[in-house]
Amino acid sequence: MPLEKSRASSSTKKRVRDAEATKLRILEAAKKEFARNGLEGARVDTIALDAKANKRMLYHYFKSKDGLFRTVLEREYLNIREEETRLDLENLPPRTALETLVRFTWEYYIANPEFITLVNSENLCQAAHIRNSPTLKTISQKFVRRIQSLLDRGVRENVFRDGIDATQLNITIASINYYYFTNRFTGSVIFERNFTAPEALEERISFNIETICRLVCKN
Amino acid sequence: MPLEKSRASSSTKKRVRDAEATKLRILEAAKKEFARNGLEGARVDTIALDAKANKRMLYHYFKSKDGLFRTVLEREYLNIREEETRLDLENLPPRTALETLVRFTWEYYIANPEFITLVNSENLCQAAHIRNSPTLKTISQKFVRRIQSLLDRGVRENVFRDGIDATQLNITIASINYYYFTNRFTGSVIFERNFTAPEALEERISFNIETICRLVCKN
DNA sequence: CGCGTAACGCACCGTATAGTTACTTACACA
DNA sequence: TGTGTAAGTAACTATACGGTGCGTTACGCG
Repeated sequence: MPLEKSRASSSTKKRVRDAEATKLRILEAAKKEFARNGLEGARVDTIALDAKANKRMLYHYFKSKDGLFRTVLEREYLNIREEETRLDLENLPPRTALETLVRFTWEYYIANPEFITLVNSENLCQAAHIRNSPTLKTISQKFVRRIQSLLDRGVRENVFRDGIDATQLNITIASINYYYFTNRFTGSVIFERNFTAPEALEERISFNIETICRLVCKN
Repeated sequence: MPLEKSRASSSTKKRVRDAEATKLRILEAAKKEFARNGLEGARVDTIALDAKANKRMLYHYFKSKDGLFRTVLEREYLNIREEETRLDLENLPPRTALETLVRFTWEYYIANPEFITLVNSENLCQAAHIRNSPTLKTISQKFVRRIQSLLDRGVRENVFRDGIDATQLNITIASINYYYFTNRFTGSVIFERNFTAPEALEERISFNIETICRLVCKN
């Protein structure tokens, strides 16, 4: 694993062999393919081709199609939580912090459309891949506690209503943002509007922020 | 199509041939299989077997796997809208009507878990099956107008805030209910609670009703 | 410099899958 | 009661799929 670190980024001569880079190319290609076609719809041949890797390598590094999916999904969860962690919620006024959180979630889904589809696939198979991932549980706990302390601070400062459950709030914030994107295709047909038009996006994020503020804030 | 109406339900002698009944068995089996495994994951052989029909019949009636999926999905959309129509929103006080609507959506998803998964599949393929279904557009328009007039009435009676968009409200109501169910598996892992336990369900529907009332109602 | 190991590639396998061909059988209507 | 037509069946096909056996090549280390 720690091999060839020295040449990896310093040499000008093109690397013919680079395990780490190959793994990453496979993971990126897999993310795209799984997100586009779902777990069952994704084709390992397509992933290998798109990654400019051999299918044999895919099985060498990730054991199976499901192993590959698990790795992709775990990385995506780690990524969103990591970016969330970087939000400076603690040093903002409670209401601003809340709005920041809602807007972050929204913008994350826009910037990472694959995330939603991957999570949908995982739920279709009843979370079989992440069920036993203690890592995920740990980082999620941390996140809920963080929101709880934001809620507490807001109550102390007399701007938030008392008694709001942090988990329920988290779920609600995710809901109103996630649903809009995951169902944008049927939504566009049913409501006869382009869900991804800039004005539509603007209108929706405003509505979502209002929904959450009215739920949490006093008056 | 109108053949054998007379014998279909009156004769005591068991029917060996019954096109309508076979179609229905296929549709029911398909709903189950598509909901459980997604569009790509579903197997036509499994559907035929479960429907106690021959695979050839499936292709005879529905042309293709996609044709079958389209039919299943359209029926599901018609069904939820039809049940919604039966809600007596017009004769209830605005706030009660709103709560009734939220609770209906929630309970519909509980009673019809397939609906959510089917819609997810349709969005994975970018609404390819329903894109050109005028029927769906028509019934959805009708529904939005109904909610708009509920909002208008609430404003007139001075219990609802002014200026709320009926479509945004519809999306939000669907969101907070839909998301909870579609992501119940990853949710149960991440938040370490059983999303489908009776107490959890009770807590969530209360929270959802509060979310919507705070969004729409004055004070 | 040579050698062992890890990266990589080709060609293949068994199976499962959507869809079809060619046929038989029940029954509504004349 | 005879018959045309639609309901129903079984066996089949071509292919695409996830996965593997086995050989080759690069390269870090001693």
